[in-house]
Amino acid sequence: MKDTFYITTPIYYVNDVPHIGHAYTTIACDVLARWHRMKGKRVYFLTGTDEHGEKVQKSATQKGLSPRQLADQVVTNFQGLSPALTISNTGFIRTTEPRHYASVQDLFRRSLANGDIYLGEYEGWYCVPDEAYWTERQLADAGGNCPTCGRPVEKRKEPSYFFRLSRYQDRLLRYYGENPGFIRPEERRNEVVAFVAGGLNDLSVSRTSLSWGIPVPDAPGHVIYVWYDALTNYITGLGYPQRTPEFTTFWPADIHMVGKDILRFHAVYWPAFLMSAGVAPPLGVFAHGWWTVEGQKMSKSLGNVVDPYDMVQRYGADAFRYFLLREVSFGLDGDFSERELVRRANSELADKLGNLLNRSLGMLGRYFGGAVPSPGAQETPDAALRDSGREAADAVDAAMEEVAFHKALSAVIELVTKANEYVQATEPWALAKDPANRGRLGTVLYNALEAARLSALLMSPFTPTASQRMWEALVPGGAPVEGARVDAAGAWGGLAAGAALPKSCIVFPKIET
RNA sequence: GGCGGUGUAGCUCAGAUGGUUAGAGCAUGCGGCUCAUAUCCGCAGUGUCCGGGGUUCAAUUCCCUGCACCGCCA
Repeated sequence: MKDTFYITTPIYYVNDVPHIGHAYTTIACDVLARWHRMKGKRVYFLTGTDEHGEKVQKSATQKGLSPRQLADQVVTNFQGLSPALTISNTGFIRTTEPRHYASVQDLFRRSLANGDIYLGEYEGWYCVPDEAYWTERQLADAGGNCPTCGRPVEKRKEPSYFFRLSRYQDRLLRYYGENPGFIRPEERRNEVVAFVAGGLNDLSVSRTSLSWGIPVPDAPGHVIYVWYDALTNYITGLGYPQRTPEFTTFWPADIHMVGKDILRFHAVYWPAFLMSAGVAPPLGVFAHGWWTVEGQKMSKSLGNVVDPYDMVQRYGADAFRYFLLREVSFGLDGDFSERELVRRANSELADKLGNLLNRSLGMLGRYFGGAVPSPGAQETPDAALRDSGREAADAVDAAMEEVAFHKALSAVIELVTKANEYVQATEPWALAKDPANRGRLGTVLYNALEAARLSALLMSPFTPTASQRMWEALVPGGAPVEGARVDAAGAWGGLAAGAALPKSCIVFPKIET
């Protein structure tokens, strides 16, 4: 098995304000990164910001700043996401860094040298006041005028470098065919294949009407345009064009996590750019769905944009992370509702998981003074619970392999439910009334706590803070849970007999509404 | 307009190479326990499995068709 894992978020446009969509993609990547670390792999996890382009330049001008100054200010909106959401990224890239200029220009030169990039002329509908081109479709939706200002547009031409995407149709189709897991989920894969099979047009990759961007090498006035600049971040982040240890170790990327709206750029353009430059294409692209908010499309004009910082402040990062990955089948769209978030956090995290731990610790404290007893002879319900533990660990493993977070989480909750049933069925409070049952009582509490320990471990990629607190309670003096290996720590019986545990531990306080 | 997908309990969804009582969670009702963050556990449901036609001993499951919704493309 491959022992490295490289995962990326898209780079976020620095002119935007972080919202639930950014948080969602980043959290999904974080969970995978944490999981693969627990599998014993070396993991590189990159996120960052896209800082060039028209909008940044314009905002900067309005504020009397240089584009770079503006970017330096607002990049913190995105950098702050990591501590707020407990994101464990290993790198953060900004497209305005010198290393990225070198990377993009190197990639460009290679394609230029082999004839995949040529100088041509870009023609499109242009809004002069807004200094922006619009597609036919965007114009149609806006009644033929500029979608932002409503004024008439004009046909305009400018010199532009083009990437010969048309040359890559066959190679791309072959790549999709040979790598069935390259585009996920499956339905998206079919869409992309259909798109490519329908023929590809060459792609404009530079503009002369733009100044805030990476200069085209040896072509004064030309600036690299959007996707060619943005996508290249994924190799820059590892040190390209240098053959750094990171680059040779981690490239090609295992998963580029993206929203469904930008799948095509990642699954079509990006591999073609790389093939052209003689760099291996990525191994996978996963397109996830979108969130509506309380049943409505999220938009600035509706004023219902979900602020991740606000959510974390009100509910905690763990509950927010848990809800986003638990609520919907990963890949499909979902609806974000605070009521549902609270319901899930209270019922599943607090009442089921948190309570399993706390009730078990409470009885351990009361009946054994907090010292973990050695388990005795195994009876039928004990074996069943142990099997459930094994099944849950296997199910989480399989689910994470197919990037089905919801399945992983329901497997953990199922284990927790089985453990609560086990406690209910074995009735340790009744056993405690007769000293003759002391051995049996110890075994029951051991198993209940062991199920809690395993649940905390399996849950830790999703709820890192709470899992760590549970881990500290159950493995006093032990190493952090995020450094644990699932194969070793996930084996049944890891709870140390004799350990002194706290008499109570509330990791998921009930959220009052 | 072309291609693809979906339509199953009040809600969100799972499911069967066609075959006896079609499932889960949530919500609802009832009951049990008392260790626990008034938490946990058990029981009970209810369904023209989108409409129509066909194949078959037998279809919700396969085929055709209609309708509705969604996605990608134009």
